[in-house]
Amino acid sequence: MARKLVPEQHESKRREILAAAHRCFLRHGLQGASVAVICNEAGISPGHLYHYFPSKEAIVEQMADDYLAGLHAHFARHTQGEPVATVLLSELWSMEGWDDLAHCRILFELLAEGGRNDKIHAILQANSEGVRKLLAATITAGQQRGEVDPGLDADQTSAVLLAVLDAAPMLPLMTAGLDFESCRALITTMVGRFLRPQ
Amino acid sequence: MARKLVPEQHESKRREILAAAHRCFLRHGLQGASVAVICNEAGISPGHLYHYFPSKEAIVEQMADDYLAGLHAHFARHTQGEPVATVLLSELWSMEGWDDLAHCRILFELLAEGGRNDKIHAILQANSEGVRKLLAATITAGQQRGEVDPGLDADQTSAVLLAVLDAAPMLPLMTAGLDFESCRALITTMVGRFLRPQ
Amino acid sequence: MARKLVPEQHESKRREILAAAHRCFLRHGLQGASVAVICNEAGISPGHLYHYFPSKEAIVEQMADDYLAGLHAHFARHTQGEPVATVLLSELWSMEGWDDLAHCRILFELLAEGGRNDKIHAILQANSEGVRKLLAATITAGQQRGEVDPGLDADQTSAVLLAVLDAAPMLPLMTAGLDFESCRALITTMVGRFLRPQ
Amino acid sequence: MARKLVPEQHESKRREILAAAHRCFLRHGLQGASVAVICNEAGISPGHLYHYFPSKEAIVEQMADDYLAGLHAHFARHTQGEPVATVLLSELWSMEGWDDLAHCRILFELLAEGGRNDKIHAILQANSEGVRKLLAATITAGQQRGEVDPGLDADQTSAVLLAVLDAAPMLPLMTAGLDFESCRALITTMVGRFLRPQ
DNA sequence: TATGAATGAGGGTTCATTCAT
DNA sequence: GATGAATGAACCCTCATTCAT
Repeated sequence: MARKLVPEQHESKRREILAAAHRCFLRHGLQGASVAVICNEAGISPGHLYHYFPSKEAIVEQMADDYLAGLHAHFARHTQGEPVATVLLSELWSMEGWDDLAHCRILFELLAEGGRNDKIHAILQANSEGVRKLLAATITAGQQRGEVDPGLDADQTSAVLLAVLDAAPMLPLMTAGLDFESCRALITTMVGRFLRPQ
Repeated sequence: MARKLVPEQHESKRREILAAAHRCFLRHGLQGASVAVICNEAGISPGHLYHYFPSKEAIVEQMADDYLAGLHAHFARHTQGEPVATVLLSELWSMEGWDDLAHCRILFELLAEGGRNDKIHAILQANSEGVRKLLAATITAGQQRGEVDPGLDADQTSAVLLAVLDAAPMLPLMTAGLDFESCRALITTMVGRFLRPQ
Repeated sequence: MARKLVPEQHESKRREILAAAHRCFLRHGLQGASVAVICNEAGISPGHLYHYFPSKEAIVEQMADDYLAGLHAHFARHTQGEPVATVLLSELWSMEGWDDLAHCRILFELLAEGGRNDKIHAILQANSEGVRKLLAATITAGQQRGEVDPGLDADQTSAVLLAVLDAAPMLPLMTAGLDFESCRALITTMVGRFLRPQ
Repeated sequence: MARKLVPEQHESKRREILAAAHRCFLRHGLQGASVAVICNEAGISPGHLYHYFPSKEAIVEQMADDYLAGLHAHFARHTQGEPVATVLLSELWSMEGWDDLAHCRILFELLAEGGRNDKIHAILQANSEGVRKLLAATITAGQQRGEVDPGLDADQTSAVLLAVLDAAPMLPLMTAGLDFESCRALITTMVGRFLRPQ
């Protein structure tokens, strides 16, 4: 019985390390966060990290997958029977446990890294594809209910909307002194006008 | 006159190095591209680089500024007296000398770096602000000509549109097998529906 | 009696670990074989190894002693009343449970290590001395029987012959495509001509 | 002209480092000698070593090749027109710049390493083959002059003799209190009796 | 007996940068 | 202007070993 707890402890330590790594990646970047810094943040010795992960690379990949799956999971929770535009936009600004800036920065790290690292690229695509299909299904359902312009291709439209959602975190980075809440409302408006039957 | 050429040679060498650095940053990331690799790509010795730039940091900053100013310049050329949506979207897919993927990757590097590096953040904001103001002016002009919904706040709308433009390069990274041309048309449609008077 | 089995189990586990260590030393070298790899090969946990041996060093020493004692034991079995050359050469190529290359490699590891590690050096000398004395006795007996040149010093001759025997495994390492059987016969010839009364 | 010296300086520094590495390998073993120790012995900083060698592995390989080529070169100098046994044995104990123990230890390191490292194995074989062919030619010449038993196969005999030569350094390692000079004479006797016409 | 979590020093290697030439 | 030798801190990772369970 005490025995049975061991794998759970192992898993929970893994998660602690991933969380620590995540914080470090935000502070220093995927490449800039050293194993030493991550271990320090996680409160473990440098060697011990390798009892939980085979390499720093593996940590990055797991973190990427977990982070993106988190987005996915959150989004999936809201897709049942809600008006289309609301659902689409609920994802971005209501993720729990993440402040907006954190969200945006890790995503941009992953987009940058995904451009030159095949594994990250694959993780990015796999997770995006998951959300995108939910989005496409939501759009198709909206079209059947007459809420969405039937002339829009669900696959392409979902891809574009996904990009729009993920672009929102750029706003505070690029433009200072912006009222994020107003911009959020504006994006909601834009998506609403885009989707509604003409 | 021979004298006068020397500073020009200096400047032209600087540009060569920046171009080499840019290629390396695309291949390895801002942090992953080492000074040695950059010098190799530029065909100069490691020590010599420091006759042109005081540090690697300075190279990154100059490259960021040049790259974003390039976007700015390109965009500025097209803003006079053209229909609004055309203007807005001309930037993205017609940049000369850059293939789309390259474009997107450096931008994401900069967004990621900008989240934790104040100088890069400032460069990002300064350049974005330049483009955004052009955009806002275009929108205001459009509103006066009756082409654009007068209810939209020009400042916020321009910021959102800028984010949408910069989000487009995400598409091929996140979704495989996408027809980029169709998505481009879809974005044009979205922006058109967003802006037009209701 | 159940009690009495425990120390035997302990001893048998020790031998298993030594055998595993031996395989690892062949694969990676004395220094290159890590405790982790040895434990893995032996199927035990890293901590548990230290219930059987106080250190990796101790494993190396015990393995060296066992290995060399194995040579000794094998050789000792054949020294009674047989023709000298036969005795001398029986050792090398008929050792059971060892293929020739394995044999040579561990020996060379030990010779290399013995040059800078006093304990290994002592083990090497002690075991060699054991075999050498048997060899010297065989030679002296041969001299008394008139089979061996009485002008040869038994001590020095035995040392030289021991070196010759241990050198044989070099052959396949240094020369490719060699007929080992023919070389073995050639060494027999050499030793025969060396020892016989002139 | 000062320019032309640079590559020579580079080469001379390489040799210094190789010599330092060689001393360290003798003290600590091929695997046991750390890059830090080698750099310390060579009087350079840890990073600087990599301006001269791409890896520690490359240092080992170059050292192996140089060392074995040194044996080769020395031996080649003595093969013309001298009595066979003298030639064969001149190599071992008269090498300049090497004390006997050093000689033996590096050789055993290489034999051990050669058993599990293909590159070292190849270097070992290539160099041995060089010496062995000289030896075979010497034997054939001796057979034609009637100094050597015509019944001996030159290729196999040369291989066996090479092993015997390289085995000599084992003597002081395995047997304490041995008179090396007497053993040397004994080996000369053995080889002489082996080769002479029967 | 047996585990595997934990350590921290040290492994080989790369880094941005400096400086004599 | 231009080189590349030189630095030493820091990189990711592995090591032999200890200890609570």
